[in-house]
Amino acid sequence: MEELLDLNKLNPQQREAVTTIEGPLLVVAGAGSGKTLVLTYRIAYLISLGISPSSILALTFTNKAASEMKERIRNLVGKRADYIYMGTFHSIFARILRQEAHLIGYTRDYSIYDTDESENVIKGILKDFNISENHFTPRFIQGLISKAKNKLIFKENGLNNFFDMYNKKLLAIYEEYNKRLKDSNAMDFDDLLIKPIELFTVSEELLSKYRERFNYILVDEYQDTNTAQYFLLKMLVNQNKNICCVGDDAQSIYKWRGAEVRNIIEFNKDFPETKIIRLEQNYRSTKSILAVADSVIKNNIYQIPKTLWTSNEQGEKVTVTTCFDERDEANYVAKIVSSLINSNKYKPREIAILYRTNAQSRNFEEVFIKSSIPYIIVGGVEFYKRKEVKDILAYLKLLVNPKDDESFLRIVNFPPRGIGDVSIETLRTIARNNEKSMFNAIPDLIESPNIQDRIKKNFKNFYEFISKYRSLVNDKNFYEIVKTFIDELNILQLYKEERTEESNQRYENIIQLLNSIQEFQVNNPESTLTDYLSEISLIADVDNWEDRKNSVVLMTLHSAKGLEFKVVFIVGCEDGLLPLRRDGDIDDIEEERRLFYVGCTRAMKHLHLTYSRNRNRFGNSYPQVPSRFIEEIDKSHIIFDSTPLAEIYLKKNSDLRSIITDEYSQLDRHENLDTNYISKNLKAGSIVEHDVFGRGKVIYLDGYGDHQKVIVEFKSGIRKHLMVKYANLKVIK
DNA sequence: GCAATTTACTTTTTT
DNA sequence: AGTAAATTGC
Repeated sequence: MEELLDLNKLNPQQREAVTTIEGPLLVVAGAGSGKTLVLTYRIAYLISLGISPSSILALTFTNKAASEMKERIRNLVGKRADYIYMGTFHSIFARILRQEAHLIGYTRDYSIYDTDESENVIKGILKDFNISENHFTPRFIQGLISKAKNKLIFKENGLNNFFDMYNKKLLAIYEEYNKRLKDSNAMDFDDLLIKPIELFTVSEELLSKYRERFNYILVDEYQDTNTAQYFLLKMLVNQNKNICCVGDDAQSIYKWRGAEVRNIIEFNKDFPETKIIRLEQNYRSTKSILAVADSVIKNNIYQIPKTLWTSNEQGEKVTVTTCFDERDEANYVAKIVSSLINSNKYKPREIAILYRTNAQSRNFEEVFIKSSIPYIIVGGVEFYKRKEVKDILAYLKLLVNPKDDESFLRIVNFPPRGIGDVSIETLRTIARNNEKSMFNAIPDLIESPNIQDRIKKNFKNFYEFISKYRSLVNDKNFYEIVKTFIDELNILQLYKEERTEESNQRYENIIQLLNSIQEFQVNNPESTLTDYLSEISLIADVDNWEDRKNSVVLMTLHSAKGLEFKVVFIVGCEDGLLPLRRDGDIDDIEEERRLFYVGCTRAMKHLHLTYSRNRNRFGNSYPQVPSRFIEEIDKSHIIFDSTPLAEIYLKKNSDLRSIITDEYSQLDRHENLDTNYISKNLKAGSIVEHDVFGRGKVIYLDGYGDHQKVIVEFKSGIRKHLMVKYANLKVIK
């Protein structure tokens, strides 16, 4: 049913943002100010003026945001909405790349490598280059390469300098990495943004085509775009400069991923005639919630000054609850949630638990199961990142892209088929000599002399098995083929026979994956297996979360961006956790504060903040201090509370043990800590010897027992953080 | 080459 | 505390 496009529903600023369709426009939209409404109305308005939907390019941050927006626009303008180019930067440009990949030396069936796969490529390079992983972990290098790419730093403009700050070998690693990806016909996430730039540079004609087509460009969550995305936008904007960016610098929480708030602030430098519209009326939250959020965010120095206000009711004060530890915290939250649900005040889906790190979800999960509260965890170990799912996907990727060495390596001997490390190395050498991918080099191996027949046979079986299905995957009816393929793989049988809880789960996950393939085929009858693989490589977990599943939502503060809930709990408001401290330092306090701000402004009616006095990390309990953000809150809008357990802890520390022991027997461990390690004579300044790194000097000592840590500066000049328990240090002096 | 056992490492946040 | 990686024994 179509709803009417009624501009009178909008306030004057919103209306202006909707109807200003010519020229560059920047909408600085505060939290809850109707940003999504403006974007949907704006697009619907464009279409109602007779503008072709296919000339509109709308870029969002998550696929979920895109599909929701499309749905809402469909309600306003009907089926025409289907022709809008709407999606995330990554998915839109992945699609364009599929069509034009041949221009830059890829095929349309290129693989997309996620962070893990990129890391594996780097691991392989380090091994071949004989570089120890001790100096730089593959993850660190992956991060640097990603940063270089999304900041558009290439060889021509200072890549050498960028890497030299760390290590001279990095440039060589970087080049080898790109070579290997290209040889594998694969792109990483950042390539999906910089390869289009390459494409448009190679083919002026192609660029003109898309510039002409996308006469109206809209960008959501503009504060979280990076340099590469910005550059792409500038390339695509045509002489009409119809570009509309919507964002809020106070909600920029992806700087660590290369997002440049500068893109907002300098927008009107690149587009001098930019019109700026501010949306400052909040329609979401109560006055109390807004006041709390505002009192915290105003401690940030770097921000565009703005006043967010609301005509909503004052509402109840925000509660701040002290808990004893993370289990007590989870119990407390579960109790409140139960009463909210049982009194029919709120439905489960209207309640969210937000935390800084995924690891925090576990305690809540346990308690929610016990209390029979329906819940759903967004993120954590994501479905598509699970081993069994990735295994199947690796098979499928290899089917469509036989050059994909990463996928090949993942599954060549899983399930086991007698192809071990030695056989793989033999094949790798042949592949290299013949300049082929590993899969494509199997026939060469079979032709080679001096290789055992047994090994040749194992490879031959594998090669024939894959080849049999390779010819079939371009079929539009790929689901049936994939199903037959998996039957022949016999992997479901394998998990079924194992009969453990874990294998049952894996079995279920593969079934679920098959269902998702079937669903995709039904919804996209014209698509191929490649399209399916492309789509799932780019989905975030938030995208998958269906809120119709009436459950309490547990997720990270990052995932909560763009969402709203009647009741919000922000848990773990402790210094070191929120803001998060890492390696002894808080990376960027202002970004952490914005994250806290994002969390607070998700709440419509009630906001609860909790923190624990003690928190377990890696098995040991540590005392905690409340978050500095709690100190920063205007106290007239909050009420402090504490759980009974925390109460006891505060008042009578001495009686604590007898009360707590029943419930938390692990607390006693502090008394029984094993002090057999060399810790007694280890102190700052000690000279120690390490099996691998040799002699060094202890410059910092922290913690005790199992968890004692040292920082040692070794002769070679490198500093290492070591766990005393594992480091096996000999004290020399 | 494979399974079982032991050891190492983890907690940012995600397209 | 829980999980992935590495090592050992067969």
